[in-house]
Amino acid sequence: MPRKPIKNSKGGRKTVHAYHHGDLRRALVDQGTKLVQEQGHPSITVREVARRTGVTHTAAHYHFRTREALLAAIATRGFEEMTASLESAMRAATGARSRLALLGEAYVRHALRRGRLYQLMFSAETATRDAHPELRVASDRMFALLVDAIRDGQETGLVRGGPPVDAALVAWSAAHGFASLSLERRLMLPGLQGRENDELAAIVLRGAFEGIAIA
Amino acid sequence: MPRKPIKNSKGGRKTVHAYHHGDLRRALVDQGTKLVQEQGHPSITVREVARRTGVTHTAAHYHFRTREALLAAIATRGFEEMTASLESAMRAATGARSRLALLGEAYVRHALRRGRLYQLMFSAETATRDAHPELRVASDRMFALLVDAIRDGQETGLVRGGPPVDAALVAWSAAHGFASLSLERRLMLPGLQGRENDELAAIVLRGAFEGIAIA
DNA sequence: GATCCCATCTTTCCGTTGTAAAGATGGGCC
DNA sequence: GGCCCATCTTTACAACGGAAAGATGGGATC
Repeated sequence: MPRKPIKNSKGGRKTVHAYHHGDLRRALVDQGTKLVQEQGHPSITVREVARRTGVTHTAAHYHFRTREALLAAIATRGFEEMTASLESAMRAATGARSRLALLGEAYVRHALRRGRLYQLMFSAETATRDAHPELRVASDRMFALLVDAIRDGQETGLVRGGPPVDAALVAWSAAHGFASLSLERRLMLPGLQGRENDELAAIVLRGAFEGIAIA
Repeated sequence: MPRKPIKNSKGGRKTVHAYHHGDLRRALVDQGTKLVQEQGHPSITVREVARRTGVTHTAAHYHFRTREALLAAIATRGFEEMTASLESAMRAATGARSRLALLGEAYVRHALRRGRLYQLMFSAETATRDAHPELRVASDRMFALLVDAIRDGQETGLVRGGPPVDAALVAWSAAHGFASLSLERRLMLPGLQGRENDELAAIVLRGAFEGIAIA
């Protein structure tokens, strides 16, 4: 009776019933991601995600024991996609210098484009990610891209010496700080208001680069 | 019957009844601030704040029509206190250079000390602050401190030319980014783990300064 | 000094949420 | 062909944010 036909996105199943369709977990993360991007993670509810997926909310509860676990899964995928996006952007690089520039631009651009998803990825709730190892892995992997690019810059005499993580921390702080401020609508200030995000981002990234570059 | 005696913090009232004690609004913000610092704003509830204040939750609802309005009031006070804290720190300055340094240090130190309150102040929910003018005023006033210090730096030939807001944006992004990353527990990374926050903050602030300083 | 008004607080109520527990279902393995 | 267990549903509960209406009493008015 309850078996509602469901669009069986990824084929491979004979039946088209809601039961055991095997992709519910993925479907929930899909819909959850959409919802986060639409409304922001603080206001999304497990029940609404389940509703849009066409199942009861307790079906979601079966796959994710808590709301936080669902959010963690969404954030994890967000990190994976962002990492892929950054890697893709850097493939156009011709050297260490352009690699750093491309990485910085891509970071901010992706963060702003995925707005609310980026906010979830860096939200404090997700900070309980010690309980979600895969989230930590995905997040660490992204930071590793940064450190690698910095190391490259050091080896070609572009970036100052010292531990690469130190310079990476400076650049990351600036990029993340700018993205956060922009997403939190904190740039509606006299002197900043009305200016293009790209222009402001370029200013911050240039400042960050000169802060870690060889004088 | 219901009139519970209440500790009448700020004197000036004859009666000690819960009714009309005239400080409920302030008391709610007080308790709310405490709660935010203890648990973080995502998990605080209007009802718990009211409970700790010794009134029903609808009494809180009378003073703050929505939960968001209560959070906005808490954030507003947070900005005011932070502004005062920064001003106080800068009073020890001997020149434009030390003023900038003191401001940067004080900013990060205060942000980390007030942790969860700082997160509320910069949360996206609070970004509906167009609906809360006093919050916007308090937040803008704090940013003005930054711009002023930068302008001073420019006039004494310490900071590069151009619009002061541009350099302020670079510094702010770095400081806010570092504080956010630290508070979101994002610095638990190989190469950063175990190092003192003060040390890392100094690295970021130095980088930000050299990114806007005269070459 | 009695009376009335209205800001303030309480009582009651509603729909929604997250989570738990127990029951139904049916695909895949023996 | 029949059983088992992963998967989904039904049912239930306490807590939440918010609305509406009722109670209370301090201060203004006379």
